[in-house]
Amino acid sequence: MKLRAPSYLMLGMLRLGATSGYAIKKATDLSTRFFWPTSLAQVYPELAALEEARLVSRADDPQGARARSAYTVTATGDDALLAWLRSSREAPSQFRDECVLKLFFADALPVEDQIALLGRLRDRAESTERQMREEIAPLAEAFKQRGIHYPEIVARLGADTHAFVAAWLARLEEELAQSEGLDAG
Amino acid sequence: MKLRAPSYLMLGMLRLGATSGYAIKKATDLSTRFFWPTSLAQVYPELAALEEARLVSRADDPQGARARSAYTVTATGDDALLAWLRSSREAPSQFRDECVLKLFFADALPVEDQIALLGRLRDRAESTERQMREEIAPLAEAFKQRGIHYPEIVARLGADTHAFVAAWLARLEEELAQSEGLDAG
DNA sequence: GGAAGCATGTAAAGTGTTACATGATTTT
DNA sequence: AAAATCATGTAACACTTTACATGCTTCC
Repeated sequence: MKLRAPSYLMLGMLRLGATSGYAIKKATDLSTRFFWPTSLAQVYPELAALEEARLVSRADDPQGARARSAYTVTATGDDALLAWLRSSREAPSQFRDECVLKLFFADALPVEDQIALLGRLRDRAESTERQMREEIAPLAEAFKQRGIHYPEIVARLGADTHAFVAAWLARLEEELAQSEGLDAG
Repeated sequence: MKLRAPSYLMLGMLRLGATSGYAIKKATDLSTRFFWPTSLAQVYPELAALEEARLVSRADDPQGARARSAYTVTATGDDALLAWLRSSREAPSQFRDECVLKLFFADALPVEDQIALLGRLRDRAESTERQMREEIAPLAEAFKQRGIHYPEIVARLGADTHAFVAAWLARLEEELAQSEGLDAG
């Protein structure tokens, strides 16, 4: 079995305490979704493959009449996760943002529309910042007790970065508004 | 024809002066690749579709015995581009970074490996910053003459943001190194 | 009793990249 | 003369998401 980043996402989430596929998906939606989203259609087949490769083991864990599978990371799985964390070969980081693409071509717009576009970009940055701060707060508290610090650190890095971007855009908006004011006056 | 972001990338690049599919690809590699990369296998079919939809028109533009197609944006195409730039419906921004995912799970590593990982992340941020500043410099000069400012603005936003991230990570590295020093001493 | 959430999975569709294929021209 | 670049396109592959399908449980 060829392990890729999504495989390690499963292993890592199991290690942090999620036990079922459903729980892993919920956990990623609250934490990694900003830099590594996933879907249930990925989680279940991935867990099945990891089980066949003996990197995780599955146990029945029914909740009343509702079936549930509880997965745990095997010693082999743990080694694989650690080796991945230490290795320096990563898939190239990828970023795609339609809003930024619009900004790239924004010279085609009149200044008022340029300002509106910048405002949308800033709103989005601010909203992402808020989400990152809000969503991590309850998690961070629970993790701290167990000596887990990095989810909170990553969330803070993301939030601080988006705050920086929002401020940068706000400065540019002001400059534009001023130059427009000069044109009008 | 259903227009998506890659369609507007073609229209926008044609508008900025690229005429052939090959030239569009080269232009994106120098500018939009950080927030909207593309490949020749996308460019050529997209241009063909845009031509069939009459948003661009094609003309033979041979270079000696080497065939070349020169595309120009039609009035309809220009309207479509402007409408897209003004509209506020964007595909959700997506970001995927294996390095950040590792950082999220970094509690599983000993402190020295945590520091190494942070160092790799910072190196990458610094290198991206450098690339953005270097690659935009010659473009910005040429664009400025024609009243085109946003490619340079977007590049500066990207470079400044990566510089911010690098500094953030450097601070964290220092803190970690200090706390490790205390443990040892 | 209905909506939302828990829980698992598959199939189809969408989106993108790499590799393949070809050939002219320019640079070293 | 070989390598790099210009130029166009297709086919195969990889990866991911959305939609479909099913059924239990809890909350309102």
